[in-house]
Amino acid sequence: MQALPGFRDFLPTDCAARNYIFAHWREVARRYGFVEWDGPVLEPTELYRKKSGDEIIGQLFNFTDKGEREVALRPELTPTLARIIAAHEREFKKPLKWFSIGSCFRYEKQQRGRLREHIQLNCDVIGEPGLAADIELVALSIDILRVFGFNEKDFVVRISDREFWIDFLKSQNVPEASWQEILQTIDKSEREPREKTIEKLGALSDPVLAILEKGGRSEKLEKLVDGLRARGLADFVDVDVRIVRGLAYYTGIVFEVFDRVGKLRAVAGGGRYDNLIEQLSDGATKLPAVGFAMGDVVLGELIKDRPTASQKMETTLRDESKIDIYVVVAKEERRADALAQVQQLRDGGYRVDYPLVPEKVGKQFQLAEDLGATIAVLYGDEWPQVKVKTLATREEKLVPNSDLFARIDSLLR
RNA sequence: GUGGUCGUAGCUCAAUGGUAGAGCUCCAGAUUGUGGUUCUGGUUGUUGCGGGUUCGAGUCCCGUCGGCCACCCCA
Repeated sequence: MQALPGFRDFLPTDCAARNYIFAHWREVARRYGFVEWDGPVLEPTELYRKKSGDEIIGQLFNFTDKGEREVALRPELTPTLARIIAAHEREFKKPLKWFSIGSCFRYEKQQRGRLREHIQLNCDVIGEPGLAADIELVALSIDILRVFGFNEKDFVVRISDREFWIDFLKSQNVPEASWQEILQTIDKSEREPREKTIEKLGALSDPVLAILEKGGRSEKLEKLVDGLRARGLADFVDVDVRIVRGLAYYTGIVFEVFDRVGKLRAVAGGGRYDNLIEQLSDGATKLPAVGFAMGDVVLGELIKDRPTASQKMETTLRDESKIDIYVVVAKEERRADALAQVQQLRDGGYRVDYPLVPEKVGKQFQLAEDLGATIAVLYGDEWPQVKVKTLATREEKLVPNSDLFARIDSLLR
């Protein structure tokens, strides 16, 4: 028996790596004043139908439950957030700065960097229509990557604006019904042959391709970059109107984060969705919002790919897995005395381990070494004195067991 | 979902159609209370699974499951 395709087992090493990512996500989100929320993994399929676009529906991990309800494992966190906000918005002062870390699912053939279950960080600012919120979120996404040890040579945030394209489509008198399709064609233009894009765009192909080649000009996007420049983060971003993003609910600024080499999938992506909360509340609540999501899988691959980031992670994980003290039971008749002090040391907050069954002293020291213990405390013939040994220097000192805490404290402080 | 490719010990990989192996890991030892090295010994396989061809299949053929890559799509 093994895990289902696209689902992962997390052995202790994997779990440590995952928690390393979570810890950094939380730390930076809190630096920015965001608070954490959570929601159900399973939602009514209806929550995603018509809100996110057809593409996402086709890849939902959905089924009918025993109560004949149509349900879906959440493919992303934003609809759940919008649903919660629509129901509880009066309980909070605006703007809300919320983040969440949770598993998301999709039913499709897995590939590198894309599994059926992955974990996303989602950060959103709700209730603030101004560009300041967009800038804050882009800055947050940059700072999150920076704490992992990445710099402007490792990744880039490509920023665009759907309003720029909407204005363009209006100026070309394109009927609103076909906007979504044209936006998707622009989104795909990078990955598709030029001829196919031209064919799809028809009469619009000349002006659109001209914009794609020369780059679009937008006062809003320039202001956004100015805002990031004021924070010293301008080198991390490129204005790039080719970015549109697949989800239907985006209404303004959209952005995606890529590795500079361009080998991996997008590390993060997001944008403004000013109508989604209104849609999900049937018009009862209208709140502008902007947010982004970052997945653990691609991020993990990027960390492995960059020596600076991977070494930083390795060092952290090695230090965190270490124990402080290994208790060596050299004489079994001292085991009870040793365990009494193990308990006290653990109560004192130290990480302490010892052999559950009688072992040779040599083997116990080997275990102490393997577990990364800083010091070993030996219980044997010297009782009521114990030997306290600093493993790195091999220095040993005999102390009365009543002085153990003072000795440990001076060594580990 | 479509196509290509691969699947041998816990891991990394060997084995012209002729008895399934190595390294690492793991476990146990190297005179009775001291660790990173070294040495010795040991465990582990229905060769992913199921059929077929053959005197004989890890090897060839078909199917199936799983991994990877591309397409699709990308939250």
